[in-house]
Amino acid sequence: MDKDLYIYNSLNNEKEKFEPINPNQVSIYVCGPTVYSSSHMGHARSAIVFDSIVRFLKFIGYKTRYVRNFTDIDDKIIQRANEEGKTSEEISEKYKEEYIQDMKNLGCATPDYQPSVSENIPEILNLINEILDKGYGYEKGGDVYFSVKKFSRYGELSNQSIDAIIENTRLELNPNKEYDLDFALWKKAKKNEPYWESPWGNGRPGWHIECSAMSRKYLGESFDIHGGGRDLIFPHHENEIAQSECISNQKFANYWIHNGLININKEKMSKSIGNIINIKEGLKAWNKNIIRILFLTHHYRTPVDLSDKKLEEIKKSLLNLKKKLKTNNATSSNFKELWVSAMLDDFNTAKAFGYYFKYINDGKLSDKSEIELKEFEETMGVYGWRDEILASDEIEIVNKDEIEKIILERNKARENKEWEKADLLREKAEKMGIKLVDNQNGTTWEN
RNA sequence: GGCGGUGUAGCCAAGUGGUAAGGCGAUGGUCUGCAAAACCAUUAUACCCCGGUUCGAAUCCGGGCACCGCCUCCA
Repeated sequence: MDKDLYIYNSLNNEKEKFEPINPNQVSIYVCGPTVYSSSHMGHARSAIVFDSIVRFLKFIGYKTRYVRNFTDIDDKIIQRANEEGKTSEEISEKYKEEYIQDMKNLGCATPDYQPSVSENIPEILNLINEILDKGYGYEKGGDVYFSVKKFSRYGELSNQSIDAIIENTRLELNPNKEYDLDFALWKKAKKNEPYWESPWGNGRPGWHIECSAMSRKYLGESFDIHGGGRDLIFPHHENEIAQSECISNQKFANYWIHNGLININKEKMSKSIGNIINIKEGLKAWNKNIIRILFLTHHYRTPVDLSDKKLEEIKKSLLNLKKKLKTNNATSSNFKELWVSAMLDDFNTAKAFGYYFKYINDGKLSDKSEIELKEFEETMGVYGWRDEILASDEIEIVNKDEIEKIILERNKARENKEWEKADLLREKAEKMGIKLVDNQNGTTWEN
């Protein structure tokens, strides 16, 4: 690596030079889904963003240790299980598998570790015990809470004072809490809820503690990059920091990367609006590379508006590129240098893709510029788009004989300058989903 | 109200001090019976508004305006 990587760090809202704890290795933890329903395009974006980041880190020579968790114990899972008359485990397993399949279908590389909360209960209990030992938490009525006031840096990530938070937060009324901002490390099991045994009675982990426990297990008490959607900044990531740093007295994560969220037709994607698009639905309508490229042609921190119009535009631009790649003869350029420098500047995939389009359009890249194309496409995870881009909507096989007949008939009409008849025949073919194209070598067709 | 973000051509979107990447669309031309495709060319004297700093600002500072997100579960 002869150049430096800069990353916008949400901790201080500044772009910083990236210096990993170990010179040649990067440890990265990304918050994965709570598996209580099918994953949606927001999950897709996050996964694609961090997939390209990890790919690039590898590309510039780092070894990476990439962890993405499953939150498979949670109130919403329990609720869903009750609604469907199933066990929580059945629900979480189902959606975990779905998620793994969705990620594969999106072309995202599998993280090195994908731990689940349910598989890390001992680690979580240990951590809660340590927090209690150090005096940062308390048990009350079978629940265990984190004492926010004891952690002086609380609010560092979201850049708010405790007073400001308390003033502005819609607080859950809970008589067990000593202070309204305190949050649960362990929740006592209610009747018919799944539970694990603990020193404080039967219960389950609170939301937040799992990420502290699992990141510590797989990456240590201090690691390089922590990622997730920007909606997780408060309270989730704030609470993770408190839980972890009160024990370790070290910086939990050195760099925080938060990806922007998704809008659907300029409206926030949300349950209440009812405009959630699942990954499966998205992939049914659009080739994975079109989806990836839509996300990667936006900077990872800005919101992305998802619409058929946008995806259609990306598709068209790719089809144009594809044609140009075939006819160009270029073999070398400074393309690599440019896109690498774009990526070194806070993973600017949008800029990198700008060069990609420009260079192909200018005839400086072709199918023959294999190394440069391959390196770029593999880093973006879009390798193979040239072959796949049309696969998503190929029309059923048409009757070739019929078409040949139409072409012959039409060409005869054209020879006789019977233009009206010729146009009618072209329209007829169009109705069959076939486009007739006259070129120097005669008439060809495509669907 | 607190915190954060955004405002760049018809639409989308890069650009964090040196004179506006890229995509889609549009327009003109070549080609064509006409189209389509392809190819060539054109497409923001200008970056929400007003001030300021600077030789120089979309970029920095101050003040507005507008929109959005988080603050409740969320990627």
